[in-house]
Order: sequence, then structure tokens, then C-alpha cells
Amino acid sequence: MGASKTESFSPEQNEMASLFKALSHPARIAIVDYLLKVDSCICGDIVNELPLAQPTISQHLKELKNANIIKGTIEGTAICYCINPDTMEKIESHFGTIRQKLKNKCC
Amino acid sequence: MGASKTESFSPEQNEMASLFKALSHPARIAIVDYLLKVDSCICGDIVNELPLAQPTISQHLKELKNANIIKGTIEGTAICYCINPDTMEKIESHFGTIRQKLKNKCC
DNA sequence: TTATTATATTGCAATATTACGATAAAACAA
DNA sequence: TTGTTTTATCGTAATATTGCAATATAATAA
Repeated sequence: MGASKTESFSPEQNEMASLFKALSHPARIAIVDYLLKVDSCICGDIVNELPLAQPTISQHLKELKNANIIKGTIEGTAICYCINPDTMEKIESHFGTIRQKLKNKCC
Repeated sequence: MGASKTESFSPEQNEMASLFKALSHPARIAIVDYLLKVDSCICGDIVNELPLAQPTISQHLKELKNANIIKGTIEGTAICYCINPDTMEKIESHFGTIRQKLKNKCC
């Protein structure tokens, strides 16, 4: 074994797990942090910001893109990445729902 | 290689990544969902709720505990698990901050 | 055309995660 | 004590992730 039993859980549960998995690596958190820090959707220089090799960062960007956490648009030779606000809002509202449900608890 | 370069990132980035990693598996999402669904902090029957063997669930519960997402208190022979609202609020406020920062963006 | 620049893909080694059978431990009941 | 119930741990196989050198691709410049 070793593969996670995806088919045993609901689509919603799998979707949330995928979103969190995309955010479960410090390099990917750092990428999101950087995209938030710079004024606009800066192209290119993510590689210079992080202590990782270019293929590694490309791989992390791909995972963030696949999870719809960031969007990339081709801008000449470079690619301009920025955060997808819809996905962020989706996650925030998930925790908003959790907070609501916790209000009726005894813990 | 293969180990993630934890030391290259800030404590905050590593902490958020750890929280998301704890939530990055559908079984652990399902555990949180179940703890939210039941009226109070129900003891024991998480094993009967999920299609996973008892050692596997115990392992998932351990990870959620280590991440401070759930708390467990001994209740006789059983252990009573419930969600830690502080950690949930921490994550929610993280995305609240992200939303604020996105307001000033062009994307 | 050739060169340059930016990003993606391939291939692989190191490491981590997932799942579970077997077993242990802890609390209680008879 | 022995038995029962509940949860944790150990050991291990299957699979996934991480990181990077080498290489490929794509867009532009000279």
C-alpha cells in the first residue's frame, strides 16, 4: 500500500485536501508570500528570491498552478504569475464555515 | 535529496506549511468534518466512520494532534477528540490577511 | 540564421507518506 | 487475577514527494 485511498472520500474532501497539499510545502508558502509582497504580478524573478534551483521552483509553481492557487500568463519570454483570489476566498470561507460550526460546540 | 529544505524558510512559513500538511489528506479532512458534525466531542467511534483500519486512523489522529488541530482527552478507556478552535482561527486569519493584501493588487 | 533569456521537462536518487497486520499498552469489569 | 475494550506503536511494503543536473522548448534579439 502507500497510495492514499482517494476514492473512499467525498469529492469535497478530496478537493480541500488537494488545496492544502498544494500549500503544504514551505517553498510554496514562500512563493505565495512573495507574490503578495510585490506590488504587481511580477514576472520571472521568483527563482532569484528562493534558495532553490530553477527546476525545483518550476515544479512548485506547477503544483500551485494545478491547484488553481496561482495563475500564469505568458509575457514575452517570461511568465507572469499572480495569485488566484477566488481560490483563496474559497479556502477562507471553508474556515469561516468551520468557525460557525464551532460556535455550537462545548469544547 | 528528497528532504525538504526546511531551514531555508522562515519559522512562520514552516509553521503554516505544517498546518496545511496536516490537512492535506482526505482522511484527515474527513476526521475534522466528522468532529464538526457530531454534537459534542464524541469519543471513540471515528474508526467506525472511516473506511480505514484502526492503526491508520490512529496515525492520522496523531498528525492532527501534533499540528494542534485537534485535542484529545482521556475519558476512561476511550479518548475524546475535539477540534482546537485556536488553530482554526489562526488559519482563517492567515487567509484574511491574504485577502487584505490582494485588495491592493491589479490581477 | 545564431545567440540569448526564461521556463518546462526528463530522469533519478534521497527521503517522506500511507496503509495495515501484529502486537503492546492502558483502563476498566468480572 | 483474567478478560474486554480502546488506542498506540512497531515493522514493513507500496507509493509519493523533493531536489537538481541535464536537457528541451519557446520567445525574442542580433
